[in-house]
Amino acid sequence: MKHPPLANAELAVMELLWDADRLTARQLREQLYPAASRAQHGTVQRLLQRLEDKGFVDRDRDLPVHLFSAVITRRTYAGNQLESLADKLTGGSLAPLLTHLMEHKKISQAEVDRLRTILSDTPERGDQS
Amino acid sequence: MKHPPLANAELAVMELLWDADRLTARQLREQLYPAASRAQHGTVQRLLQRLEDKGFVDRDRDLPVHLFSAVITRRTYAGNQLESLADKLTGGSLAPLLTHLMEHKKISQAEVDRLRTILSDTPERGDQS
DNA sequence: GGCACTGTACGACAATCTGTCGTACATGTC
DNA sequence: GACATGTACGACAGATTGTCGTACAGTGCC
Repeated sequence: MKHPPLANAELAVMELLWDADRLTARQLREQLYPAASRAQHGTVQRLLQRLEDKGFVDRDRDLPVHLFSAVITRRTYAGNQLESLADKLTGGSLAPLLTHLMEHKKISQAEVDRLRTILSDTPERGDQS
Repeated sequence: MKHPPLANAELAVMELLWDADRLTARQLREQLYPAASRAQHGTVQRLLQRLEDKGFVDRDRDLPVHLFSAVITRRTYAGNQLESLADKLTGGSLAPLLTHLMEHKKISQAEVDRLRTILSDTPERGDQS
């Protein structure tokens, strides 16, 4: 199954996992809810469980205290989400979007350069060398 | 107010409006629910009303039968949504999306060429010409 | 063993959003 | 007036989400 979009609280958990590689539920709770409480531990566990069900999080059960880690990278997730949105809205073509963004200066010169570099990495059809 | 994301049924209405410029509720219903019924007319009206509240649709009240039209273009909407998603996930950069698409061959050579052309139209900093 | 602590598993709930329908009311035509 | 068609909008069920509480397991300490 493909990856569904993440809600805010779920995304917050993923952000931490993306930054930290592996974390215990306790570490997550401490960052998400600085004013800790027993109840909020349950919340974090619930979120982790649902993220596991959705295939976003892997749980290392070897130790009694599980270690959680992200299954997909932030980039993969971002890429998938952006792609499916682009698919839905513009039939997958990025041209209209890029044009729009550039017309409205929503895209920096640095970004333009970066994109151009990416596009230049295509194999074959090197119409520029 | 900014434009929130559209749900499926709402998006379907917008698609029709984007293609047709101005439509009556009846015309919309005929396309959305070919097997027409009185009840579904209510559904369409409801959707239109909520779209109006959200600022997506303009309603011409001059005639007894209102004429509905899209306030923002498909491109503007697509651009905004992609932009806000990119903001949330990758700090606004489209690079991950492009990288992802190219890695997975989800993007044709023709599209690559098109994008490259668009990017080349930037003024200044022409580091390739 | 008994008890406290910390962890996991998960049922339950309120809030929200969406798609849907029904109903009330207005306006037009005959 | 009677009827058809339109708009306005309350109401509802289903799904999703964030939250909490509670049941149960493993460990350590007395």
